[in-house]
Amino acid sequence: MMVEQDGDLTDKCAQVRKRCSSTTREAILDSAMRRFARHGFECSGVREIAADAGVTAALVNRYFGSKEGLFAAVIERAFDVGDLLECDPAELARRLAVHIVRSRENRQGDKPTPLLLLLRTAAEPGAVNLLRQNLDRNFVGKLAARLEGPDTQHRAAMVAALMTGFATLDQSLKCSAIEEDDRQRLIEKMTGYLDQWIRG
Amino acid sequence: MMVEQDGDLTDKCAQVRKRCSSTTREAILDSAMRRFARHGFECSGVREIAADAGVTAALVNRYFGSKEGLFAAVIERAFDVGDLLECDPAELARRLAVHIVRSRENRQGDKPTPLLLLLRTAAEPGAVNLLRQNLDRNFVGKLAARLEGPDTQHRAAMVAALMTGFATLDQSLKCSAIEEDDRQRLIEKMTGYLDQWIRG
DNA sequence: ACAGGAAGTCAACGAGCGTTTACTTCGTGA
DNA sequence: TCACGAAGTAAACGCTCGTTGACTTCCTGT
Repeated sequence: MMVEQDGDLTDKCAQVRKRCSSTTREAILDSAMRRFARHGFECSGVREIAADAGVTAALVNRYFGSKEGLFAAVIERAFDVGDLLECDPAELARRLAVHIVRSRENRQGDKPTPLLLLLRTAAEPGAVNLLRQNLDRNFVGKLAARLEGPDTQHRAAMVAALMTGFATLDQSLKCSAIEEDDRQRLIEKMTGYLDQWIRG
Repeated sequence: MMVEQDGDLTDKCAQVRKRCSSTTREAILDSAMRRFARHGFECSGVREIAADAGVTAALVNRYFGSKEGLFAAVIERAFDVGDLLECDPAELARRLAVHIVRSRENRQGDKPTPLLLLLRTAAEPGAVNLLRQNLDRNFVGKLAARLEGPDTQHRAAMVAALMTGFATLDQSLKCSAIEEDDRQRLIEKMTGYLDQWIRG
């Protein structure tokens, strides 16, 4: 019941890839990222993840100990926002808006699914604790540190809330009112919304 | 692994409840609502749901055909926002803010879990289509109809996005920056945020 | 009071899951 | 070159899940 047909997510290099643990590890992390972001933790089977990476399920457990261990590794990598927040505060809102809106374009692309998609797993008992810690530490905390004025923690949390909610409605629920907008218009609007909290 | 201990959700009336299909149906819907909202669709077992309602799993399928049928019935009931939106537009923002913030208080209470918690299931393949339709029809659509000015659909969607994101961070991820605020302060802030979109 | 039908139970099924063990295949340093 | 350890596979285990069909229990209209 309710099967969702995926495209061919199989790593094209898998057929010719040499035996190399680090490369394979990365391939597994990539396909796990895509699966978890698309279907959540519970709905992603290790067999599917492994198949996407061109290996078998047994190898996933060999490298990551368990499915939960794999998820932890994915989260750790995904919440590394890199230099996303490192810019002029005046540019921050636009940068975040581009980041969250642009992700719509990657829906069928082969690029790794963006950070916010991982919030799809926010309901799942095994995932929520890992997510919470990483969100606090790697996003809200870092963003708050770059804000000025009062209530930086709270404002940063609200930025995360808006981004989360937007991503949910846009990418998961595919809310029609959002879907009808074009990309540039969405970026403009989101920039304005986010800026209100960033400025304070 | 990762078992989450629930309180005793069992319907206390179950032991003495007379045999009555409609009453039992409602009891099943109630416990299903709580389970789905807390753990999502895939992580909620029909055996647990049935046990909470004081019956067996077989009866759930008897009444609702399947687990998916049960979910559809829950969604249908949950997205009936009733008269939530029917008020002076100037009061709308506060009303929605109270609705979404107040739900924190019910976390361990015995009241039915509020509407927005259902968005926890937004990642699950079998749930997302049902959710999308009901969200568009019963919330965004109705809210947009009550707004004035341009872009009513889009602004209504943004209200839903903020509420969704806030609910996710607050009730699912339990983001610390939000959790530290007290209830009244949160309501004030959310009212302001929501009002910006409602006014246009 | 009692038959009949509705309400509810019980036990088992088949499928899918994560995981493990024993095995095979490959890359590479001496 | 070739043996040895790393990389990867195959198959099965135990468990849980949703679902089903035959069964029992209770309420109710006559």
